[in-house]
Amino acid sequence: MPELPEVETVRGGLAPVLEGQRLARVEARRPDLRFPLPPNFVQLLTGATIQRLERRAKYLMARLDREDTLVMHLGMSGRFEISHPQGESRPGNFHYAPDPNPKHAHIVFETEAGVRVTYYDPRRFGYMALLNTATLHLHPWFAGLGPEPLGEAFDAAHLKAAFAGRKQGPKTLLLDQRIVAGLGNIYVCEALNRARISPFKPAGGIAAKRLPPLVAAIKDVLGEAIAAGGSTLRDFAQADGALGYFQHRFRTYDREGQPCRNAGCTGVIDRKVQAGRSTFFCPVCQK
DNA sequence: CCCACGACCTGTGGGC
DNA sequence: TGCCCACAGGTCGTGG
Repeated sequence: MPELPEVETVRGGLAPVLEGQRLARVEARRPDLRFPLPPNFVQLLTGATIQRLERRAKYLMARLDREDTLVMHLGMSGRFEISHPQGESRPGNFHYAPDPNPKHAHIVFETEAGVRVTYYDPRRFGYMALLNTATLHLHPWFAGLGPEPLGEAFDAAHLKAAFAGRKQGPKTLLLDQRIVAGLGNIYVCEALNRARISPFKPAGGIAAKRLPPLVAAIKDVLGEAIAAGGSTLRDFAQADGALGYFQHRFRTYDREGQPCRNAGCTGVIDRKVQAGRSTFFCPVCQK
């Protein structure tokens, strides 16, 4: 999925065509994604105006001019495509995502301005719900979330407390959305490599002085990825269809057998399965 | 709390 | 060319 930078890129791509717009037509082409869609999903959304599009962790949230908020999670393979009434108008000047398979076009939103936003999700790990805005923060999806990694609340002191006494590696803990909300497999690997910290070292044993650089590495890599427009792999594209470029700057992810890109390091990127996920790391400089 | 594993679902890429 | 297997950005649950 889309990790935080990709979701943020999608938010930025959809906001101009959805914010302040009234939904003239909504279509659910199947009754469920990962979970069943709420009953009356289509009826409740039709005629609603999206006031603002926001992001929390990896969730996209469309605040409506009514009591509910449309909450969307893109799972592993969720993707939006915007089609403009005037025909082709994808901005950008480089590559485009391949045409999505219409078989996986599950949800269609059409604004009164005639812009169509289609949600595609081949694997259907994504989900949507309508949740009461006033109590959104109490919902299980949100109540336990840790701080935003780009926010001020995410700092070395927070990590120190979260890591204290833990034997799991920082890789596993940084993927835990209760500790910090929005990181995924790619950016955790990237941040640990930048900070030259082993993914496997028991987190409780990481020296306190190494935490500020780790926090900085996380913020840096996320910031750079957002600036580059995300890191499209095979299923993700910016909301307008243009591909993100950050993938070209990966230092570890999917680079097994290739040289470590850290300054002065002659190591070779290795891959190990950790907690069921691939961890890419440099065994030489990450200690 | 930790870990290992499987589940959800479909597609893709590599090896043979 | 085709077949089979491993693996994919995320969560969620179980059992030891």
